[in-house]
Amino acid sequence: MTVTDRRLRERAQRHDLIIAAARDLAEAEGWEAVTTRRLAELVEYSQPVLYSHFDGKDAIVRAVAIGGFADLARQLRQARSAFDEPGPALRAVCGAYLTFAAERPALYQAMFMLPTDVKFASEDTPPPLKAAFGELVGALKPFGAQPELLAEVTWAALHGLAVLSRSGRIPPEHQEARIDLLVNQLIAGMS
Amino acid sequence: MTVTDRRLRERAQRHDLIIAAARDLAEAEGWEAVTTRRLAELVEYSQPVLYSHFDGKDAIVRAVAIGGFADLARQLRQARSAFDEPGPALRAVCGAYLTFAAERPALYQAMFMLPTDVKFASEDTPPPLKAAFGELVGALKPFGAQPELLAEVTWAALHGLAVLSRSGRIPPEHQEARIDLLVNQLIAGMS
DNA sequence: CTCGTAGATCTAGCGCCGCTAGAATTCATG
DNA sequence: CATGAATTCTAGCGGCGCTAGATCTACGAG
Repeated sequence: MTVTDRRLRERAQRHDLIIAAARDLAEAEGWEAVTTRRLAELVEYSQPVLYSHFDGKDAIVRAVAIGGFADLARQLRQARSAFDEPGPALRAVCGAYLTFAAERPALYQAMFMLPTDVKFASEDTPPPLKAAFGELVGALKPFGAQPELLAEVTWAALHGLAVLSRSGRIPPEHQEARIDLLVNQLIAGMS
Repeated sequence: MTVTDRRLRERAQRHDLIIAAARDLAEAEGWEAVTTRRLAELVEYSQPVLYSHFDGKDAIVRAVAIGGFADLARQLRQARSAFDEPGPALRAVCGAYLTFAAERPALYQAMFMLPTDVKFASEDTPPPLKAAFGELVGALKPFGAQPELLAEVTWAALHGLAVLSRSGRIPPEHQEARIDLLVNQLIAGMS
């Protein structure tokens, strides 16, 4: 069945091609420019082909988001492992999170801002998402008895800094100072 | 010119009626249900009338948002003034912020999540917005030398908690514990 | 009081959206 | 080579934000 195999392989490639096209188009022109018509044109197929791969536009965005979690987890792990002491490691993880959000805003938006039905804290949470959150929990473990709760608050603060500065609601300057302040206060008086 | 006066008055009433209809419909069915056609039906005029009051749908959302800032500022002021000591006052302001976000999610979304060109930290920032942010700065003033920077970080954390719990990305439980943790850490080691 | 006109309002429609039914085409298999 | 299934396309539905031009209303001049 090598013929059928080839077909399946080509189909999988096209699946990934659609996701990549959606991600790149969103990053270039924003999610409002990502329409099924433009996507179909980019992958050089007609619109209905998209629906043989995904249940609809939302499912495409969801697939982009899940790919992003793997990237984010990798970046956070790399930042954390570059430091031995827990303080600098935490600072590096927070910095890496905000760098990711700033450098790939559309991807970040798909992951954390657009409506989603991806489960976050449940047993069927996608593994890449668990890994990303796990990095943050790990970086906070040395600083408190409830690292999960602390991680949720830290994540919330980082997310807030990311989206409020991105949308112009807080000025773009002093972002590094905000990270320093946040990290210092989070670990103040802890272990 | 009492006749013209009456016309102007009726026109202003209709202006407010459109804003209220948009806010209520968004709160009832979400912003994706707020279309110019449904809005026109609700105010019992045809679609083009909306465009004699606002430049477009975005301008209607913006008007809803600005109304929300006045409400939020009022709630925060009330929470802060109920306590004399700065610690409990800050805790109350943070709690009031998250209560506002939880009870009026669509309004909150218009204010802080939808794309906007409202200026936040500039000279032509709408006064209600300045007032809301000023309440947070005021509550934090006793705790640091840079209350603005601290207020930005605090606001970011509150915003993160509001939207991540709203979208199901952090579990709805323990929200009070998160606020306590946040407030305690924010003022840890400060004056 | 009549009537022309200016302003307010509506009808109808444009180009776009997400999505899908059914036709046309392709291609592995009997 | 013929056939039936799988694949892909053409064409179109209803709804979106928005607008041009027709229609209606009502005020002020004669």
